[in-house]
Amino acid sequence: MGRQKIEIKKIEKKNNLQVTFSKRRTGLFKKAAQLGALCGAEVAVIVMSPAKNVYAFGNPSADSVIDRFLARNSSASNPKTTPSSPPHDVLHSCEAVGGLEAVKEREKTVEESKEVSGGGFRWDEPIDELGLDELEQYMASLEVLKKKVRTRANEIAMAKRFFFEFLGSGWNCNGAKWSLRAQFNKFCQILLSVLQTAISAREFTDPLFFALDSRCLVLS
Amino acid sequence: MGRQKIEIKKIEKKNNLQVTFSKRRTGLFKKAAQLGALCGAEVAVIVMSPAKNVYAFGNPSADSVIDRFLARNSSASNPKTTPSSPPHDVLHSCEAVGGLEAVKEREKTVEESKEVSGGGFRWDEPIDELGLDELEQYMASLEVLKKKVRTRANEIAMAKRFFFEFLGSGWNCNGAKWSLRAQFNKFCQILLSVLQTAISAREFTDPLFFALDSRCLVLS
DNA sequence: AAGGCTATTATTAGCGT
DNA sequence: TACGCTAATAATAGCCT
Repeated sequence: MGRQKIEIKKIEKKNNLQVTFSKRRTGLFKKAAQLGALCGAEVAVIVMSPAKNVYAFGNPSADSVIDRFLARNSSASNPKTTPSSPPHDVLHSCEAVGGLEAVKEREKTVEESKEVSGGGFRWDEPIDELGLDELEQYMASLEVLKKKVRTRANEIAMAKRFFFEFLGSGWNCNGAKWSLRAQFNKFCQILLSVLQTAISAREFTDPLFFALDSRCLVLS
Repeated sequence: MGRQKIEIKKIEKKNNLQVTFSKRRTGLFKKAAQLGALCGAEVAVIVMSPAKNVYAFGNPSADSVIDRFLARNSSASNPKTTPSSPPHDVLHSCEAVGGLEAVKEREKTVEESKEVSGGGFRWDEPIDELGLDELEQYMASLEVLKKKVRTRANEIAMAKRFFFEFLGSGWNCNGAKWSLRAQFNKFCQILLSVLQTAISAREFTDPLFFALDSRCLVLS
């Protein structure tokens, strides 16, 4: 939304990147402030530049919002986390499994798909202009995309099935208090794993969402 | 920036507030995602609605960014900050000047919503201390939660089934170019609807996520 | 780098369904 | 309730200083 439209992908020219980062960061903070003012919401925004400078916005303060977000850490001995510390209990164990490994796997797949597709494909170019080779590449890209989505959908489906099984199993609340507590714990555990899946699903889908939205499939 | 200009102050009409909150929250997250994509920045956004539902966006993940944010500030004495601003030195921090009025207004709204929902239930209180009536309330709350999650899961399941049907239908790419384009369009359309579902699913689950994680179930 | 200036694009307020 | 629409406002890309 400036003198000309730009693609939502990493800006190459260092100078432009710096300017855009500054301007858009300001814009983001402004939007956050407006959301807070209009809706009485508490908002925290943290931005780390590629050079690892940290910028934060908070209403009423970044820390207060983050504190509440991280309330789960309160039981852990020291909330001041070291860079490598894994302080989240149930949650983080999920992330360790579904998070890092999955991300690396994803990056690997992305690298492969890049090789296959020879870089992003512009879907808004007239398809009639493409030669046979390009058409084949085009199809290959689609297949890669299809596979990715199918994989993720399968994960969601599996988590869901597991969760439904639990839902159908009833509560067996025969008044025994320990049973109630145990059931709730189990419920939490399963729910968390489902949510975790949904979240990584979203992290996966967001780039796609953008890509499709801007009519330009970027496979990275 | 709509049909008419609005002042940036708390929206009075509850219905408008809800709609605006939802739309602008989405917009904020989109801006954050764009900043991350364009500039290779790490971004985390946390939003708490007046009713204390929590929504989060993170690139690569809210937690990772927050961890690094806290690590940066680990020199600060007390992580449990008061509403009055905490000192960030190296950090470029930008706090909204909302003041007491805004905070009180927010707390009022929260109180109201608590009343509506019959009061949040603190799950970390020793369950053995509860009387029979309270236990019944406890179970009722669990049932409500269960129902909400089941509803959402059903929606996901339906979207998924629709999507799988399409995936299973094959591509029929007999070389006809128009067919290819049409198929891609269809693919995009369906994919988008699935992603939309996933996204709203996340919006729903995040409050739950937060609630369960912080051991305090807020049913509104 | 940082700030100001538009032509453009992007977001969204109020409705309608 | 939660979407889709669109006139209207808001953000910003590229320039210039």
